[in-house]
Amino acid sequence: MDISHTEENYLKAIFKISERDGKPASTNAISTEMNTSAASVTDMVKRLSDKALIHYERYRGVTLTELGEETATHLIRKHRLWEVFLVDKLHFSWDEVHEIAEQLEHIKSAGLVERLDEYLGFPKFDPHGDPIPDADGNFVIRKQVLLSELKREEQGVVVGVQDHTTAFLQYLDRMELVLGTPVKLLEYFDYDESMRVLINGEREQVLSKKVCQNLFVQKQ
Amino acid sequence: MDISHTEENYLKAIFKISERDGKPASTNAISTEMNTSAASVTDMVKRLSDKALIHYERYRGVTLTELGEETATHLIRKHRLWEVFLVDKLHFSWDEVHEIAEQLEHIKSAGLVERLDEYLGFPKFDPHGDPIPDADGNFVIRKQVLLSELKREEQGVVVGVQDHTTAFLQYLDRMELVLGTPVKLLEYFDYDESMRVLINGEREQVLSKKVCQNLFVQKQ
DNA sequence: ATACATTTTTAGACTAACTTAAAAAAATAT
DNA sequence: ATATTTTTTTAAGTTAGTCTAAAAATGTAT
Ligand SMILES: [Mn+2]
Ligand SMILES: [Mn+2]
Ligand SMILES: [Mn+2]
Ligand SMILES: [Mn+2]
Repeated sequence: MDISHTEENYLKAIFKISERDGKPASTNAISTEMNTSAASVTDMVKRLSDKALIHYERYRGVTLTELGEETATHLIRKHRLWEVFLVDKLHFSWDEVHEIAEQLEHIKSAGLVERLDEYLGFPKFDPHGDPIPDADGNFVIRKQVLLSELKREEQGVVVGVQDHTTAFLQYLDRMELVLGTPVKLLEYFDYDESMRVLINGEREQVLSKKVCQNLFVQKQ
Repeated sequence: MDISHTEENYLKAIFKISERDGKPASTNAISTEMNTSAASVTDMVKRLSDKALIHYERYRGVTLTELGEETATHLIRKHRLWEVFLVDKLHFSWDEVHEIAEQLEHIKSAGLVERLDEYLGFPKFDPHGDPIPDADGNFVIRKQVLLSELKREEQGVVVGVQDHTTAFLQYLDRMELVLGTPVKLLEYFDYDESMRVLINGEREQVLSKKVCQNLFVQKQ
């Protein structure tokens, strides 16, 4: 009993939603995430339940079973390792790799992921700063906060993004706010919740509320 | 109008059959190659024809249009480049890569193939000695003959295989008849059409008719 | 407690890709 | 030239995944 491309994408969506919301994934949440109708979700959810990949009770939302969670985690592992490959080896930029990895994550092969992992030097984070689960599905948890949560004069280093859109990633490239860049909060403006920050110890810049709420930093 | 995974595999099959047989691919030939029923082929062939990928006339077999041939060639390019990646970079052996490349060839991305090609150093042949078409679909044609076509005392170097099965590839590994190995025909036995050859200038070995008819060499 | 709004499910229908069985066309043999 | 065999197509049906529209269940507000 193997799992289709489509089923795999649903599992990942359910994993993502449950993690974000801390509760069972609703039909509507899944349909939004997957860009399908609610009716399609109900349909798929029955099939995933038959395959023991999720727990499903009518009108009550769904949660992943252990098998479902393993599958989802393994997919995330593959997705993020392929992203590292595309950026580190093929020199794609971080805003170009998601769509390709979305396809590559579905490649089925016994040894491929492990060999890829070794080839890449067992990276712990992907190009967007997201942790790469190990072969057993364990994530490294990093102590990180949103840039918007920094206090005046606090320092941090950019370690990840919450928003993965091309628009945001390209904006960050433009601002030279790539992963690893040190930032220090100089001033907070109550008016529009924007912040004046010192980037890389050398350049001052005002960043909007939206930007600050989508950038993860590790306090120094 | 984009082409599905399945349609792509049919195009490759049609390309392969036409090349091998030098005539339009019959419904039965395609169904054998694709492991589907003849009825499924008729069905698919209509769709491919609607998409202007093949020329199809009932009961007359099919040939690729220019668009169809371009698509097939591009797929072969991707398949073989991925095989090189798997062997050269991830250290898979040549009998393990076909199935994985069969999936990887369907990844859709604007720049991926070209970057992969560059990353691999623009290889001209895949791990089985098959030529890799360039971005315009042009193959390098190599002057090669079957080992069985060598005359007594003639020398050659192993450059490819006709049979791509795991069984044959592993047999060749066992015999140390990998690509690049020099072979010299010492003796031909009429009785069973087997041959005694000198491998790598140092070891004599009798090879069966079947082996000799599936191994390509370049005369020296 | 009832009415209204929202969410979810069901019903019915579509497409791509597949199947088997029967019919039709083409190829081969007598 | 006719009969037989082989190949191909058509017909009818299945499954995965999708949709819209309607019905049912759940949640919220007065
Ligand atoms: Mn995906
Ligand atoms: Mn990522
Ligand atoms: Mn394929
Ligand atoms: Mn090959």
